[in-house]
Amino acid sequence: MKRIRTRIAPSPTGYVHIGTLRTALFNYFFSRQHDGDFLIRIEDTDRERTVDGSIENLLDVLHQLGLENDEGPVLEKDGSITEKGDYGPYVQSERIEIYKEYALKLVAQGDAYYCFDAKEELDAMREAQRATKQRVKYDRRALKLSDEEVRAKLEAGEPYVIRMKVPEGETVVEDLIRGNITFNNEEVDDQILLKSDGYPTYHLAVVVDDSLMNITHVIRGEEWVPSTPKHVMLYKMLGFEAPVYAHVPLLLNPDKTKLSKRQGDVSVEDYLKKGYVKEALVNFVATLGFNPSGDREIFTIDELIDSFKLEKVNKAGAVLNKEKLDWMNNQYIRALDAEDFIERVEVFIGTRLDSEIMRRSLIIERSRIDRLDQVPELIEIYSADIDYDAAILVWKKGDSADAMMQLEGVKTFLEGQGENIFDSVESIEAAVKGYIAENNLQNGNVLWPLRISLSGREHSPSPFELLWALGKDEALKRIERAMGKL
RNA sequence: GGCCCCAUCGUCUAGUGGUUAGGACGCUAGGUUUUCAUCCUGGAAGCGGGAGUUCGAUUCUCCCUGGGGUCACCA
Repeated sequence: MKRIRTRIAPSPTGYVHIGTLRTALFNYFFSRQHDGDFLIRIEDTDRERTVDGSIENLLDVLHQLGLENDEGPVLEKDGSITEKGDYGPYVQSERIEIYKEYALKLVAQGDAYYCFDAKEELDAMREAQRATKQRVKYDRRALKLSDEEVRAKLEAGEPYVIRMKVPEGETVVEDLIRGNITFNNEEVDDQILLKSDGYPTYHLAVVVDDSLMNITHVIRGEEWVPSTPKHVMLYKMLGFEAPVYAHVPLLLNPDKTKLSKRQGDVSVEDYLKKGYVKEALVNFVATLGFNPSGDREIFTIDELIDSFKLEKVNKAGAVLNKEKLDWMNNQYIRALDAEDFIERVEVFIGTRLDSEIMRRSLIIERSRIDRLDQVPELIEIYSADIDYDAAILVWKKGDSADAMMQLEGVKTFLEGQGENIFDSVESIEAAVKGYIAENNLQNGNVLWPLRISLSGREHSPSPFELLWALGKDEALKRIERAMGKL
């Protein structure tokens, strides 16, 4: 049995697209499940579009999400990039000699040919084809050149490209998700394999690399389906065995078009920056187009690895449901271990949290946030002297005098209590409720002004939670301040 | 436009030749509650259309419609 090897090959565009993440996840799940290898290859054959720092960023993001590759580039602690694996280099720009060798081999076999056409000529050709409603594809004008002419042009140093010579017939793409897709070769263009700058196009590079790197399964986005017959042909021409294909559906904008920037966040970094936790992001993105079971929503990454099945991946594209992501993130945030949660929040607050009040406030506010970046605003009331209108201290069923009286009563009561009732929300609640009951008071009359005095807000956590977070001293201070306002 | 792909609530999805078509987000009506959040209980909301196969189609086939992808010396 062949060792399963999958790869992702993102081009260095500066950020990690959320769709790239999903493809990465599927590749990762599949390889892990089969105890195979998951590799990363850098496709930087387009020198104009390569953005500096992209590789570092990609590796950093994947690392943050817990996805480690078995082979390919590695981001070292000092920020430099090294490589691991026996099939390197894993950066295509360092492999151009290899591609050239294969391109030349194809020419020698008669499966590819030289072209010396100027860009303008090609544009004119296509325009003419469009105007006459013909198929837009290379018309093979270069094939009219004699061997001597070609040799002469090469010797004269004329710039050239090498195109594959698509044979007649039809090509079948076998896809694990979609089944067999048949293409008439007449529809397939004589794709440029080697560009005039000496770099290969994606099509040549991907076939050569996947072959040389023993990739067994190519799991990639659906946008690649139309060019897959080219790849299948190249494998055949080169005498390589083609991998198994699985084209996953696209991630969509709310208007159903291919997910793009300008219609919201598309980069994983953006989501991370907003405080979506990695587990939620992985869970959410992975279950877009794939579902281990119908009536569960929350899955750990290990469960996803175990249950992943390419055959079960949906064929239709999926729109990102932001509200659901928020909900899921909230679920994960609330389930986080308290210390873990605080640690993750510190990044968003920008400081270490050593005060007990802050730590307790975070634990309380947890159920109230969808994203970690909402924390700073929510915890303001615990750290600052919140200004508020004295009028809100008055309970709807009471009046100003009553509010004053209740605060006075609670204050006296709390002063008489030991620190130990502040050990937990429950013990405080029991104590305060006991006080209310013993004195035949109404919850609202006591709790409303108490809560406002502690939070300064009409909407806030319960007074018990606030008391627990603030502690006896701060709580009494705030109650006194409220009484002063009345 | 050519080629290719796709089609279950608004969205993500489960599902079957016979189901009251299930779940989740969101929405909504209540309940719990001092407020908010949580939590609990309900509700509205879906098989795009037309033929065919069949005793019976959401499910299988075909057509239509709709949506999407792709047609570069970009990936």
